[in-house]
Amino acid sequence: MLSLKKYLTEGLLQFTILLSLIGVRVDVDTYLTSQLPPLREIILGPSSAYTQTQFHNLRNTLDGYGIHPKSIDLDNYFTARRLLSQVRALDRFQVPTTEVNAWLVHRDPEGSVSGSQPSSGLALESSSGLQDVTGPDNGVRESETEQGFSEDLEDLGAVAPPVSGDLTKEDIDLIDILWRQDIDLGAGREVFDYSHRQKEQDVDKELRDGGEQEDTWAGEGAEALARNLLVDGETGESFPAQFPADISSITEAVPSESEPPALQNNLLSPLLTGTESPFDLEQQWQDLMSIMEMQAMEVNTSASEILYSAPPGDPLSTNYSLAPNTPINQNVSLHQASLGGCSQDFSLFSPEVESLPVASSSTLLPLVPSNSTSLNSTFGSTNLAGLFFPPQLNGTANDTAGPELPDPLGGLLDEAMLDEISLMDLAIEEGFNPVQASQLEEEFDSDSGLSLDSSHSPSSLSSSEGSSSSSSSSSSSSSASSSASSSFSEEGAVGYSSDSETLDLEEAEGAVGYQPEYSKFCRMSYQDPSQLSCLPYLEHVGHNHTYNMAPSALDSADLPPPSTLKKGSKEKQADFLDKQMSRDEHRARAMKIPFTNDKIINLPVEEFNELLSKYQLSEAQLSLIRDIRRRGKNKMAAQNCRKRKLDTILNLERDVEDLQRDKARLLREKVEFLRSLRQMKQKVQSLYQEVFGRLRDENGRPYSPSQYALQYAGDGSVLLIPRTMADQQARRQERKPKDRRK
DNA sequence: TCTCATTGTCATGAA
DNA sequence: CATTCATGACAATGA
Repeated sequence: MLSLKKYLTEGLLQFTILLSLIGVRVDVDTYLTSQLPPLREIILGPSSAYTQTQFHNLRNTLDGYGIHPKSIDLDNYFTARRLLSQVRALDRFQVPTTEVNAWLVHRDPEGSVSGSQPSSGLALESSSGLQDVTGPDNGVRESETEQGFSEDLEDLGAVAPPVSGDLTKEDIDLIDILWRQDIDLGAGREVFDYSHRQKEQDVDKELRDGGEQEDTWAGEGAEALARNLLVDGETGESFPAQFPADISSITEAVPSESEPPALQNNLLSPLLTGTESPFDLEQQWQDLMSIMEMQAMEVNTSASEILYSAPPGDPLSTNYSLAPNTPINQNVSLHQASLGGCSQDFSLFSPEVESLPVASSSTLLPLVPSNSTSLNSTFGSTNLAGLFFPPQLNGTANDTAGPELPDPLGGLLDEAMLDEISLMDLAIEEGFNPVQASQLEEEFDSDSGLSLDSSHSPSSLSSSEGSSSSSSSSSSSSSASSSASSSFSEEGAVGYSSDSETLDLEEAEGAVGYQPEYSKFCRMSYQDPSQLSCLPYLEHVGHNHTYNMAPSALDSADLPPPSTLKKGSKEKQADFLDKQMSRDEHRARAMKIPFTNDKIINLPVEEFNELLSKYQLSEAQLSLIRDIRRRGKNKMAAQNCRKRKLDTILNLERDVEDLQRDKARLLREKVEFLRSLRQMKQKVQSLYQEVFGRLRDENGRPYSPSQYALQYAGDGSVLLIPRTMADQQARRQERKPKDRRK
């Protein structure tokens, strides 16, 4: 019983998950079907964009839960926006997830609550306010990232926001993770934030609609503290650190404002040539480059000045640790950049939000110092920097790349990505644990868990039973079940094979129909003890179903034959049988029906009519017989129906598990691709640097990376061109793909 | 006594 | 049209 119950609930939950996963499944298929595509996605991001879109859609629906009629329009609106942004950001590299998350959180309050109330923005200006805002965000994000990662990975990537705590949300979070990865590969921070914001906005709206918003908002302030705590050790640090580093590197590379994009382009182009050629990803790379450019541009617009002032490639540790000493600008750079991006994103989102950016932007500067402090206090800046930025990497980024060769890819992706990826891996591996057992068992058990065929279930059951029996030593039950299953597979006559002459037979038959299910439960539950428990229960069940059996018990005198003989005629048995007799049997006996209910029910129509013709039966008797037949058939039908239902649920559960497995596997593969991609990027960058560094002008002087860049031409040649030109070209290229996609 | 799960039964629609 | 089956809904029963 308990096992059953548990199983059902479990199954339902997973079923829910499955539903949520349905959207994902498509992605999985794409992944599975096309081998190259994944990599392509990674680099290009177009497919990832699709997935993202789907994810978003899914998320929308999911977030919507019971979508409010009110939110529908907004949803569509946001979806459109989102799609646009996604298209834009197809190939951008991921922004530090932490940052993004923080923004998301931050955004919500602004968009929803403060959106109408600029005052909140003012509050942010105060140091405390800033902590509340950013701190909570970071905290949430970090908590999500860490816990979320671990959990996600455990659950196959669910980074469920604690707020709702729904399975669907977890799923969504998983999707987010995937998405993030996509973003890492090709999507820009903006996109990421944007999407998250949208999500959050949606969620927030829902919450608001539900009336929870107040709680959440109010709670956020309180939660912020807790979140801050979480933030300290969090990986979140790394992300912000990376971002500033990246920016700084860009600034170094490009003293002039417009430079950074050009550099990126240049960098990317070589990448394309070197790495892409094998994959024919040149176009993709260009897209990515263009996106990068866009990103850089945006950053520049928001906080370009500050960024430039910032020291090149400073890890967060330096920035934040030095924050008090160093000019605010440096500290600010990160936050401002992020904030700027947020503001922009907001503008994209909705008119309501658009008003916010202004306030936020104004508030941003004041916030910065507070942020730095908060960050310092909250984060072990140095530690984080060390963790996330291996000294070697830092050195390379700063020294080799220096100002000239900011490696957008390497900078953002490599470090943060690696860390994140490693986390992902760990999480994934750990994530398997919960499902692992079941999955493994399933893998051994049956490869084709996806088939919904009901007929399949009996066989699988029998097999499963066999396995279970071995473990639980329920040989008798297993044997009975196997026989039962075989008969059951034949459907119609499952429990009522023939005339039902003996109790034993009856019991066996009774068990037949049900045992499979229970055995299945046992198997599904993956608990050996449950299997043991199953046996007694099965027996019980079997007894219940004996109603079909014809004669017995008290009235056995009337219908004596087999039952009495077999039983040995004991009072107990009589009582027992009497109890076992179904109402129809009692009625039949009362009406002196000359044949067994089994026959009445199971005989083919022809034989049944024949049988009726043999006896002179009254109208009442005939009516009763017909009722008995009808009820009996309906009873079996009901049993079959329920069994089918159960099988469906079980199969769905299996499907969910399979999908989860696939998902986890795909995540791992993705991580692998990311790793390889990162390595390729590094190689390309190093090559680029080497080549560029060896170039000399007519005077024998090296070219300034800020003024010149290597451009990869379509014909495979590499050109040294002024940055301005490179920048323009990059923009052009960037637009093309966008237009195309649009 | 109440709740829950299981099972049987009925009504209904489809084949 | 009769029969059978499937299934949702309800009732009866037992734990």
